Amino acid sequence: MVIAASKRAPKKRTASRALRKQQLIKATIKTVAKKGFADTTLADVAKEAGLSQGIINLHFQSKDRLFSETLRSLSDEYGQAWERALKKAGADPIEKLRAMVNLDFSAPVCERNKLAVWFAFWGEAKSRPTYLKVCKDHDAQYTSVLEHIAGEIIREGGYEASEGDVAETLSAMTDGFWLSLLLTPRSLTRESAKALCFNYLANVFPPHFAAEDPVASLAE
Amino acid sequence: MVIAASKRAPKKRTASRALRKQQLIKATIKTVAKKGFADTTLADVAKEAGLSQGIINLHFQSKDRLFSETLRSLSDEYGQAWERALKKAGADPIEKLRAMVNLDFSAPVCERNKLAVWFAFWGEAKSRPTYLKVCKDHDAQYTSVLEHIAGEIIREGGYEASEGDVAETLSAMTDGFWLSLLLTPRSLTRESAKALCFNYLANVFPPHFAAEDPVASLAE
Amino acid sequence: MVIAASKRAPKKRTASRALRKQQLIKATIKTVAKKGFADTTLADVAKEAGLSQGIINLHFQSKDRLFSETLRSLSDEYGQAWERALKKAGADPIEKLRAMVNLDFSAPVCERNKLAVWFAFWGEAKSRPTYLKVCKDHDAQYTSVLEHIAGEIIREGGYEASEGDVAETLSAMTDGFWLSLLLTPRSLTRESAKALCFNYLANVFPPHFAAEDPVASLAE
Amino acid sequence: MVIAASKRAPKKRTASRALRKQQLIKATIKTVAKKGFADTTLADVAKEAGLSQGIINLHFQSKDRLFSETLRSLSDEYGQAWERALKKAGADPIEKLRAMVNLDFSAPVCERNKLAVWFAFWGEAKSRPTYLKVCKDHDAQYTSVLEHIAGEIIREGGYEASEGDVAETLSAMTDGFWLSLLLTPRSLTRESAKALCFNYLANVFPPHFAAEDPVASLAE
DNA sequence: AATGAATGAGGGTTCATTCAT
DNA sequence: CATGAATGAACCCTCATTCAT
Repeated sequence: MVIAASKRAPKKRTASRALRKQQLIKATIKTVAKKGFADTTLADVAKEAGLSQGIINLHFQSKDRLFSETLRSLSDEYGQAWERALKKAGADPIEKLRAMVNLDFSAPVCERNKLAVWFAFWGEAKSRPTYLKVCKDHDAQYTSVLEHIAGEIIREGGYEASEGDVAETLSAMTDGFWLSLLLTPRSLTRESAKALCFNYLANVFPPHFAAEDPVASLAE
Repeated sequence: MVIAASKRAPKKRTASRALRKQQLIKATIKTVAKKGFADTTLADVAKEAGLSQGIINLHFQSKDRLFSETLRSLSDEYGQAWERALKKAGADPIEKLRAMVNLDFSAPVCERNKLAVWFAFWGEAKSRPTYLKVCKDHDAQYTSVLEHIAGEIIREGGYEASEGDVAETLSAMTDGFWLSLLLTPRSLTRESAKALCFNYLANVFPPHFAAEDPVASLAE
Repeated sequence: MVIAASKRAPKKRTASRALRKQQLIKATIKTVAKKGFADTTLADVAKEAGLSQGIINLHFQSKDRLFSETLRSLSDEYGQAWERALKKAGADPIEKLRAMVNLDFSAPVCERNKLAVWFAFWGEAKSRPTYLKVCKDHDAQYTSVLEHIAGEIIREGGYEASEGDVAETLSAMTDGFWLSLLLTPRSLTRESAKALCFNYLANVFPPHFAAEDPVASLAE
Repeated sequence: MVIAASKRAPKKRTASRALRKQQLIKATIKTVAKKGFADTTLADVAKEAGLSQGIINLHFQSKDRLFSETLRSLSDEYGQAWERALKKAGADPIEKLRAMVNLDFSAPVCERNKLAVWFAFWGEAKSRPTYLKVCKDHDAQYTSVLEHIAGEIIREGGYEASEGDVAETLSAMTDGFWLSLLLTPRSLTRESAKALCFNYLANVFPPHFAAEDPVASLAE
């Protein structure tokens, strides 16, 4: 019994640096979503993480660095998600495109907290070169993947559309729907946003996307 | 006499008050665009306006009020612009829709400073009910106008599309292109964004929007 | 009566900038003397001055600047004092030298608070180029004045001593006595320190300084 | 047996403790000389010593204690040096005085780092009783030694000077020259400072110190 | 109406100290 | 004995807000 008492709460003071950072980034996302970018203090984040005041400067040196790394983490996470999705989709470009849209309106990606943070960063990007660069890089990569897939479909299907146009348009629609999901989540669901994307694609690539495969949709 | 004297020119006073506020709102937009939402101080704004420290609290009582009124001013200005555009477009719904798209990618609306401020507000909206309300109202009004016009086209042309879907989709595309214009202004021009919108509309309402009327484009 | 009440404490919120700065520098000297360099906080200084926290950054931008300007003020004040003393002493180099020594051990110069601050700055000078420069400049000026006077005496009296040596030695003695006055004020008085300086000078310039003129001493 | 094992080599442990402390004191001197008193952090010192963060509190309990022991170490080291010097000088008081001056301007004593630390402590002494005590004790001991030697010379040579005055004056000169060596090392060398001290002594004790013995100077 | 000096609460950051390992 | 992650108090500094002028 006494021994048991001495075993209480080891309170792991040592967590691998990477783990701590991840924990803090998660707390940052939650806090920024809740209080907004401008009103997020380091104390808020630390509290959210259940850790002490000084912890953030210990691991990130500065608030700005915490935010930068949070943005990059968000970008990385998303990039990895689409790589996984594409791998799973196989070789068929139609399936790949479908997978991308499905991913973009899947629950983890459309989580309102994350959308809020994306928009928070976009709102600050113009005046913060560091954020801007990450956003640009992320966007460029995303659009180029989309363009590549669209190109395959166009060549295989003998379409006349421009692959760049399709990628650009679909990408814009996605961002725009995200804004709606953020601001007026009640007037638009992930499912209907997704359906509107497929509608667009059905117009561009007529025989395909005519109707979303309900099975794929459920499997997301 | 004395009373009369003290009553003299109250209108002028009021008018000058309104002008001062407008001047400060303009300075706010410029400053937020330059420094971002989180880094904008009242001192920055006052300096940008060439006025003194305390001026903003004198006219707006608080920083929050300044921002709220700035957002509303942005929203009003845009609302008035589309009313003017619609009036000019006449009764033809096709022309009205064209006018809306033209407006959305006209130079004054796409001014990068203004886009930056819109996104700054969107980024903060989730956590600030005041901003959220204005954004929602604005969006609802915009979408309803679009929906109304789309409805007219659908009924007149006997299309099968849903007016709500068209409005929602076009609105999302516009917001998405604005994001591109903000973040990567070099990879997308207002003109090409507009063309992609018309492409979309040409697909939805086949005989129309096939090619943008270059004259209208120049007249913007 | 009521009127009188309304007249209470005008609490001059506006003091000329220069005056405020001087007031804060005075408070800095007092605080550094009391708490030491390392333990002096801006809050301490502001409190000592009876003003608010932010006042120092308002007038000096940073703590470092406050300290730099305090040092320079100390140096300037001393420089002006010796100019006054020299003017008063007239043309006779003997009288001038006597005046310098008298000044160096006069009450205002030897005020223990000021000595403490001088040594505080000297203690930090090696690692702070800004302080070092001021200290060096001050010292160079002082020594050059001393050297000039010694030169006059030597030439007029046909002495063999080197004017540089005398200046250097007297200057060192002064600094050394100041240290004693700071650390062990009970074991050495200003008067005895002064007497030892005159003893030294009496040895170097035999007929003069044999005995300090008590009148001059009292007149300080 | 078990007890014996736990008792093994207690001396070695103690010795290593003392060595660690010495190592840390050395690092403290170096760091204070480089960064100044106010800007020296325990992390700096630990880093300079090539050891870990917590090491100092382990050995010195607190920062203040580290500094106190550093000061005392400095004082002790110097005290031992002059005892060695006096022993070497033999019985002749002239030689002893010469040895003291030689020591005071010898390379190890005038090492600029050490001077910086002395002045750093003097700068803080007024507001830190602990430091003040050490400084006072040190000074009292030094002056009393000097006084004793001066007394011997005076009695043996039949001089009229006061032994206290000589000790006080020489001591002040030394401190003053140290300040010059610290602040303007280029305008004064150890050698010339020493020469000026001997000049002073030559005036006070005429037949002696007339010219510094170049051999003694080289032998320092 | 306008100014700008002054306030003081609150934020980011530092750092002496603790403690599990 | 030694490490270094973690703590949390305290600091410098910023800035929205007030107010005498």
